[in-house]
Amino acid sequence: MGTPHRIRSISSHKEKIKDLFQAAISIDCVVFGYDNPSLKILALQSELEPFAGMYSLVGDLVLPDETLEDAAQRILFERAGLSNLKLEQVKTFGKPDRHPLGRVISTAFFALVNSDDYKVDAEMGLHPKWTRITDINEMAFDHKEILFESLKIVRRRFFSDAIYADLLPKLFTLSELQYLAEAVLNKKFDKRNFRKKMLNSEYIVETDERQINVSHRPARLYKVNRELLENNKQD
Amino acid sequence: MGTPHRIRSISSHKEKIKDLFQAAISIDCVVFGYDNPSLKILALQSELEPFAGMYSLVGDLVLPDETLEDAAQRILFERAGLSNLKLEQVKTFGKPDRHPLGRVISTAFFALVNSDDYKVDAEMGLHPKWTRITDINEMAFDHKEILFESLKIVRRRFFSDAIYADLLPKLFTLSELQYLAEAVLNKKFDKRNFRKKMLNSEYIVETDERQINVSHRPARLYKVNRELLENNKQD
DNA sequence: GTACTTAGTGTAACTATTACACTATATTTC
DNA sequence: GAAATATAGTGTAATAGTTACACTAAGTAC
Repeated sequence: MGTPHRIRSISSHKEKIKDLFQAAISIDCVVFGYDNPSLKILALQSELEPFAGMYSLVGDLVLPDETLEDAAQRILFERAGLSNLKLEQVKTFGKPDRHPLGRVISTAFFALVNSDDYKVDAEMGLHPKWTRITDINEMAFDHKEILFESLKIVRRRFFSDAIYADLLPKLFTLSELQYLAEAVLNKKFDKRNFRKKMLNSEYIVETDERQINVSHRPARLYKVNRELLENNKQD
Repeated sequence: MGTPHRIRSISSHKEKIKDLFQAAISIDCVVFGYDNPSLKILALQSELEPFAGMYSLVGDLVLPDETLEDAAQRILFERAGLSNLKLEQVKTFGKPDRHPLGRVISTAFFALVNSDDYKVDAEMGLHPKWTRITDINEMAFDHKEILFESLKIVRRRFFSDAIYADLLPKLFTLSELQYLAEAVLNKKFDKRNFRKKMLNSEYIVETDERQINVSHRPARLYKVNRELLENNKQD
């Protein structure tokens, strides 16, 4: 309503099409890990000017015949030695000037890992390193924006989609879960209410095991009902 | 874990870069409208083989210097005469073979409009037409998948983000709101409980006006507190 | 004024959330 | 082996939100 019309004719449209096939697609992955008591992400050291030396997400260009998710899996493996992560798309960042090499739009994914299980080889190409989110001041490209968009999603879904399941070891105590929740959501919880809520959750299953080698009363260990969690992932 | 290594060296990487700048980016917009008692979307008739004649979303290729959102606004105007819609990104669809012209990845957006305010010119190029979602059996490309991903988001946020605000006229009755909710969420609500919930919502504001020209007891009209809604849109 | 049509209302049971402080059980130290 | 220490583990009352359920109110049409 109000803006002038501009309707491209079909014929000129077809001539112009080849000029439009000049873009590149990249992937950037935000890999979250929890290393008590801090939430971390896997950050590389950018080598591309003008961002050389700055933290960057794990990313690269998509090859012509790859799906976006396949590309993300390949890139995570090549750049950080990680394989088979569960990835979820965040959104696509497409400002025309966001990349120095030309028109590169980037689709972001996030993954959640238990940093005990996913060790990383710091000597690989761009020196992947688990980095506390609170220690990150600036990042290459628009990666800081991508990081915070991802974090928003993780926060929104923390309890409802049991995001904690992928950040914790297979067996964990309720206190560990509470510390994780506090780190991710940046907020304190009341111990009794937190436990009540978690014990009412169908995703949290009590085991008979307890902590060992701790110099205090050992806590009971719990696990996640992953089967139920998978089944509930419709919608 | 288990996938074979394939690490590109930096030098061969640079040679290959130009081959990677061969993709096109497209936009597809899912424009939802409510036309009592049905939820509709704005559908075009595809003209591209092998999808000619099928319903398609409002989409086109992104120009080299446009942001994704600017492209979406331009395309909505060119193809359906709509301007200044509020758009939200859904996600990006990137299967390598999803488009017959080559590697075209598509970023989807959705918009919500009151179809009274947004009339559409059915004689424009691809014959845009408000179409009941329940009447759509197949769509061009992967547009049906895009539609249902968008619908999922609309459903998840219907109450929490007051999605209904943009689908209803400025003044509406609680019954109209209930019919809309039932159409979008495909579920019946109890009249008393629905009203209780809505009247407790800080987004719904009672006015002094009532329906006119109805052949029954006229209902009170309500409006949305849009200012509050905008302010609450952080996180 | 009677029939019709949609608007509008209340209560009780249940569930989830919040605020709040003490006891229990292990190890370590002396 | 008693005391110190560290973290685990627990209950109750108030409040807020959700569900199930059926009748009266107020207009128009004839």
